[in-house]
Amino acid sequence: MTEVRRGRPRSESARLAVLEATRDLVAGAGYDAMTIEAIAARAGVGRQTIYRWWPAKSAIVADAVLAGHIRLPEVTITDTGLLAADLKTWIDDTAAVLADPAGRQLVRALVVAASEDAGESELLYGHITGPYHEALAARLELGKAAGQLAGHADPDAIADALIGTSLFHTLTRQHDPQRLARLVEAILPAPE
Amino acid sequence: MTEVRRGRPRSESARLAVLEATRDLVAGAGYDAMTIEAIAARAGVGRQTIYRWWPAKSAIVADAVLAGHIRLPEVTITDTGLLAADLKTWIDDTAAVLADPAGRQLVRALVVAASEDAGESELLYGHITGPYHEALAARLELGKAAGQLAGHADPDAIADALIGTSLFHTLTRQHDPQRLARLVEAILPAPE
Amino acid sequence: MTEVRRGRPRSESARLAVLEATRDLVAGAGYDAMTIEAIAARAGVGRQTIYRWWPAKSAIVADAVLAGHIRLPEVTITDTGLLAADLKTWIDDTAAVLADPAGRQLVRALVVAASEDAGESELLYGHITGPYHEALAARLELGKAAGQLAGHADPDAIADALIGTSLFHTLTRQHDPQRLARLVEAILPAPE
Amino acid sequence: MTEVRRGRPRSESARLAVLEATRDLVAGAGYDAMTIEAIAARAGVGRQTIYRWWPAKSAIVADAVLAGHIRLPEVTITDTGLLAADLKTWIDDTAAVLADPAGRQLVRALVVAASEDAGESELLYGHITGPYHEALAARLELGKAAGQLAGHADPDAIADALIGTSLFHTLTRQHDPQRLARLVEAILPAPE
DNA sequence: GATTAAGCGAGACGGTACGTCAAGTCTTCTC
DNA sequence: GAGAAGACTTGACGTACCGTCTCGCTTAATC
Repeated sequence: MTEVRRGRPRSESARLAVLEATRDLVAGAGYDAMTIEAIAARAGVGRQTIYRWWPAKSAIVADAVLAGHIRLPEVTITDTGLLAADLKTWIDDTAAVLADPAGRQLVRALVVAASEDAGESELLYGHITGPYHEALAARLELGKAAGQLAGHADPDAIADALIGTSLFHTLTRQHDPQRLARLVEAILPAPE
Repeated sequence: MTEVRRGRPRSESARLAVLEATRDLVAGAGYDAMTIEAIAARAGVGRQTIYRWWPAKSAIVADAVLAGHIRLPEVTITDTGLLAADLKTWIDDTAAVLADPAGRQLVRALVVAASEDAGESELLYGHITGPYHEALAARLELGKAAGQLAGHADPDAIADALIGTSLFHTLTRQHDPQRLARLVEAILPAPE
Repeated sequence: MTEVRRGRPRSESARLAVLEATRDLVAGAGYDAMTIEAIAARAGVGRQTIYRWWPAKSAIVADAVLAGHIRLPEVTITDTGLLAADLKTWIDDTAAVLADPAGRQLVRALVVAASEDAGESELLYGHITGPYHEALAARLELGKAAGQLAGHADPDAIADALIGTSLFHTLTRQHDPQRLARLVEAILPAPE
Repeated sequence: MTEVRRGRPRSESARLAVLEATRDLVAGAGYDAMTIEAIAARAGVGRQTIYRWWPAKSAIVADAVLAGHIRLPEVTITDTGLLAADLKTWIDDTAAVLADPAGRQLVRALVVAASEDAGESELLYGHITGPYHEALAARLELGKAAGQLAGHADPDAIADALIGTSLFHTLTRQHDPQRLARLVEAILPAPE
């Protein structure tokens, strides 16, 4: 029962060009400094084509994120059997990503984009922080089963805190993985 | 020794009018939608007067924060002798502040302002989150002394995590004090 | 051969509205007091549209003159067969035009516009004083052929002098057609 | 019965500095491009001092002209006994003055200043063109007495025409002394 | 000699217009 | 009918000057 489309179909190449131009510009100048005019110019696309398909600048960014053109580097969490060591590794890996100015720039741009657009906000955060959360929570759950985490500790809450605190440090431009490591120490049972 | 002041002195009333207009507009329309033109108009001030004293929109906001015209409601932490209960109260109080749309709007505006201006960023966060951090860390230290917090737990790291996670929830528009409460449970020793 | 026109074509109505608004304002407040902002407002046109097509205020005035929106009233010179009488009539007619405050205002505005813009200057004067010059010189030539003007007298030089002197009187705000008439008497052979 | 002046008397040096700065700037950038701010800066004078003593930019220029700080080079007319030759010399000398770009610039600036200010206009023209007019008219009168000019010719009208036509040529940026010479030929009796 | 009154340079004030940039819309031709 | 191009109105940008105002500092005449 799909409606019959008449006329020229949407150009996939234009769509891709816009998303890629957005990816490049957002990482370059930042979200605020990026103009729709510049996106159109870099994509070699008419301005109207953008306005036809996206309602706002934040929506283009959101689309680029959902379509996978904008993505933060993956940070996998290892499973050596030792939760404390694995979390320490995760913290270091995350810190490495956020040590890169381009990484921090991207994080800030996404935060600004999301804060501008209530509708896209949850979708955006879900897509960006979701994978980090899933992986962390799963590893914590395993550690809990292995008795390396107190029984009353909530893996979701802890994953949230690790991500939230990382974000907080990025936004405040404090790059201090030690502090995050000390949070983990406070959460894990004291080594005897 | 003091330099001789020449020319008409800066108008304190104009300065105040600008900061108050900024406070009103940032809470109203948000940071991005606020224009310098609108600030000048609402303050009854010439546009040039703003450009003479502040280099950018973010600097006006920063100044308004530092001068105390823009401030988040104070959240004091009680000391009933029971750390767990006091933290629970703090979480609820903080959640109440962030439940108010104006409070969330203000937080997002400040995050955007800070992310636009590397220079002011630390100053800004220090002024806004600093008091929360001090109070929290002090209470945690007391609790630690009272044996209600593990000896190896770092009050600063925990305070950071509570604030960072609150901010994260605000930005992602997840208003869920329960999750924060569960973080506290994970950090505090299990109640017997 | 003609280049392919792409994009939306220039709006003829906007062009006309600008030239007409310029005509009205130049005759009203004068050249200096006329702002581009006011032209745009009166024409109901975006300011950018003016800047897109004209490089300067003087160019708009020049364009309005060349396009015939700004014009001095025509002064035709009669041919009754008597050169002296015809010149006298011309002087009176010209004086009548310059007796009107709007006419003098317009002359001064055009002089200021032309003096601001070396490039347009000749074009402008040619368009404004040209017709006066042609008509006068032609009539003088006829009179010369009829023996009413000395054989060595140069019609072009005399036409120039009549126009130049009229302009001089207008600029100096001396409105004295008699003096111009006496110039003609000095040029024509003494009546016997 | 002059009123007794109290307080600090007007600074003559400031007055002179303003007039000289005006002279320099008017010859440099032209009347329109000259700002009161620039006059004050170049004169090393407070802006208020200018506003205290002169009501408008045109009044400063007028004052500078009247006080002799701005003046066109003098053109004297010789008396060799031959009117035709003397007028030819005058035309050449005048043309030389107007051949200098600075001279033309100054003439245009004064015309614009005068056209802006109805009140000062006559005073200004009187001071600038007056001396030229007096000298020319006197020489023409002598020539007339010597029979080198028709008896019905009006020296004032002719002087006016020579000056007016010179001005006209300057404003239209036609620098053509020949044409002025031909006007003289038309006025003087044909050489036999 | 102290006081008073005005002029002085300096520079901030509320404004207006400048010329530019980008927003989002509209109108043309081309694919 | 989508797309590239580019003109349209709108409105904010940051700057330059406007003419006014307020500082502290002269510089006289008056007390």
